[in-house]
Order: sequence, then structure tokens, then C-alpha cells
Amino acid sequence: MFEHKTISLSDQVFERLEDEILWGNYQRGDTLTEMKLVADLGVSRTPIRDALHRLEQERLIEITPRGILVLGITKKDLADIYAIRIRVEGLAAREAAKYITEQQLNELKETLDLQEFYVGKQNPDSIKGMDSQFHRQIYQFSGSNILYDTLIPLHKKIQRYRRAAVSVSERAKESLTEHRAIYEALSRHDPADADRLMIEHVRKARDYTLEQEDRL
Amino acid sequence: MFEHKTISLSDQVFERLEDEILWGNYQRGDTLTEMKLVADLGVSRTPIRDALHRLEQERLIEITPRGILVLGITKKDLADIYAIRIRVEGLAAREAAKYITEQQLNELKETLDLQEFYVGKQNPDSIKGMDSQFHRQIYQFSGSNILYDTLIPLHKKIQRYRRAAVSVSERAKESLTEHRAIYEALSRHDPADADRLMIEHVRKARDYTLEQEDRL
DNA sequence: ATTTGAATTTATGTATACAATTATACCAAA
DNA sequence: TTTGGTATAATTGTATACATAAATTCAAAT
Repeated sequence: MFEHKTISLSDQVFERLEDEILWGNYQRGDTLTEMKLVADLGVSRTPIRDALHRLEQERLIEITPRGILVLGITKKDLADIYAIRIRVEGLAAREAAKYITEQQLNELKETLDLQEFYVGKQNPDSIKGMDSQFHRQIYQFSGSNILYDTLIPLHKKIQRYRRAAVSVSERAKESLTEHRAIYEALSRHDPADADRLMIEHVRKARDYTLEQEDRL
Repeated sequence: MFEHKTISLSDQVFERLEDEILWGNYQRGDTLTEMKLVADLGVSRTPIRDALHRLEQERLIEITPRGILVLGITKKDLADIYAIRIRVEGLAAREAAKYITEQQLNELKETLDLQEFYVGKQNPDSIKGMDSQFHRQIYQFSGSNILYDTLIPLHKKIQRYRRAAVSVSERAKESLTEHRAIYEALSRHDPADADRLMIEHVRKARDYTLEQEDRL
């Protein structure tokens, strides 16, 4: 019973619009209408409305009786997200260190090797992709849906700024080194170290990101 | 432009179903269908579907091609939520201590006085209401939408257990005392103290809640 | 008796028609 | 020229009809 689900148009529209907003293709203050989106995306209002209501729940837009207002991510949001990640992301690493399996460690290792490869290639998009994947895997391996659901939205919202950070070669290398240290703590099943190293890592990422944030 | 919004049927259905799930009227493993909800709630499928998709985003249900599965909150979720609140809620108090205004302090005071009144009356529902309001006000006075949006869902999800905790007179009194201490730190604009006291408060709440959790 | 396959039922996904509200534009009157 | 009111248009909210897919049922064949 209860077959698994297909990717609906609602989901596709949601991800597409979320991306457009988070990457700045729709900017804070822009206005949309459902009919404009119907014309642009070629689907009916129903899946579009579904997606919009979910975006509103994430406070990326505001739906009013006269249209849709894009909110997006402010600089204060960016700082606030890092402040929360500094406090929470260590917890995810700590939990992961307790329960991580050999296979999960191998998956993480694979991610790190790919990250190293792309750092060598100086390919920011791919570096960012692997960087994201590393963190997502740790959320997942923490074994806590709550941690996952709390951190994923925060992480998604700053992907644009994280891409900018790893575009700078030195930071990309540092980040990789820090990831490897976290990986080592996880493979040692050392929760305290994993926690500490992850906090340090996020703190450094924040310092770097907020410092060069103006260049965006 | 952009008048403010009315409370739609979608919103009403969302809140109602969220409540039913969080209070255990629908339990983990229960199955629903849209048509059953249409019959029960007397509105059409459209607002119901809207609400269901938002509930799915909060991982309270799972929508499949053959029906709706209620997930609700597990005991692990409860522990995980407290672990996160212990790390984050102090941050909200810290930020609030920096920026809180006289009027906001008065609103908090009013909440505390009501809480005291209901503690005297031994009215668990009202105590829980004021307890929730105190925390919500601090999220709000932190001035961070991100903190607010992060903490509110977590807070809502454990309201049932928090009500159980304040049903015990001693814990209700302790909680009030701790709230007053936090209030004092806020009125002194002492971020470090507000942070520390809030962490202690949430930690005690967790210890008490997890300890007596089995009696539910 | 078992297995296979087609028809039926039941569920959500999608499109569209209709309702209600409100900003805007327009026109007339002072 | 200004003001006020009314009609219009544009928007989201809601209801419903249709599409699609999968589980179930039941009959027929082996």
C-alpha cells in the first residue's frame, strides 16, 4: 500500500520558482501574477498556486489579493542564517558521529574526492554542489528528520552566497581541508570533535561570506 | 498597493488539521483522503489540497497517489526539537535583549502577569497559552524573521507536551520564575545573561518533559 | 486450485469555470 | 480644475469537472 510518489508539476514549479528567487532572477520587490506564471511556465493555475502557497510558507513571497510580492533573502537574513547554523550544525555533526555507518562514510568520502577534483578544476558551480552535498549528507546521517528539516531550508537560502565564497580559490581549498577534518572526526566516531570542528567550519564560512558579501 | 490579506479557507483548514495532528486526534499511521476531509470540513477540495501540501512540507503528513498518511510527532522528534531549542532559543533571547523596546517589555510583562494569574488558578490550558506567548514574543522581539520562522514550527510541534508539563503545579511555578529571570535580563538589555538564562530554562523544560513523557 | 488479465473502483493531479474583492480609470458635476 | 462616484478590469479564492494511475476484484483459462 501507498506507492511512492511521482514528481508533480506543483513540485517542479515550486523548485523552479524557489531557484529563481534564491538566485536573484526574481528580486525583492518584484511583483508577479498567477496568470503571468501560467503564460511563462505553460501549466495551469492549480500547480502554480500550490507552489506559491508553499513559497509563501517559506517567506520567500507574499501573496495578496492583488498579486504576489517577491521577498527573497535580505542581508540580515544571511547573517541570521549563519548565526543559527553556527549553533545547530555542530549538533548535526555530533549526532552523525554517533551513528554513521561504513557505507555512509564511503558516500561522504566520495563527495570529498569529487570536491577536491572540482577545486583543482576551479569550477565554482560544481564545488558548490559538492560542498552542499557534504552538508546535506551530514544532516541526513544525523538520523534526525527535525534537524534535516530545520537546516535544509536555511542551507538552500544561502546557496548563492556560498557559491560566491568558493569561487575564491583560497577559500575553496580551506573549506575542503575543514571538510576533511570533519570527516576524520566522523570516521573516528568522535561526537565532541565533530561538533567543534563543524562549528569552527561554519564560523569561518560566515566570516568569509559576510566579509566579501558586498561584492555581490 | 497590495492590501493586506484575508484569512482564507486554506489557512483555516491548515490550522485545523495541524492542530488535530499535533494534539493527537489524528495519529501516526492514520490514513485520510481528500474526499473524507471534504465531507468532514464542508469545503471543496481546493483549499483542502492547499492545506495538505503545506502540512506535507512540514512533514506532518505524507501525500501519496493512494491517500494521505499521518506522520505526526514521534518521541525522537520531541527530543530532537528540545536539542535544537537548547542551542537556538538563547540566540533569540540574546538578540531580543539588544533591541527590545519599552513597549515590548510591557507586553512581555503583561504576558507574565497573566501567566502568574493562571498558575494560581491551576488552569493548564491557559498557562500553556501564556507560556507559548512568552516564547513567541521573544522570537518576535529578536527582530529576526529567520529565527522566528525556524523556532515557531518547532515550538508548535511540542505544544502538547508542554501543556502536560505545566499541568504539574511545581513545574508551572518553576517555569514562571525562570521566565521572570529572563524578563529581567531583557529589561537590563543584558544579551549574555538573557542567552544563558534562556538556555537553562529550555534545558530544564526538556529534562522535565522527557522524564515524564511516558505518562502521556 | 492457481494464475493471469482486464475491468472497475478509488485516489490524487490538473485544468478550468465561477465568485468576490479591490484598485484603477473614466466621466460627469460642482 | 477638482472631486466624487460608478463602471470596468484584473486579481486571487473557491468549486468542480476531467485526466491519470494504481490497487482491487472477479472471471476465465490452465
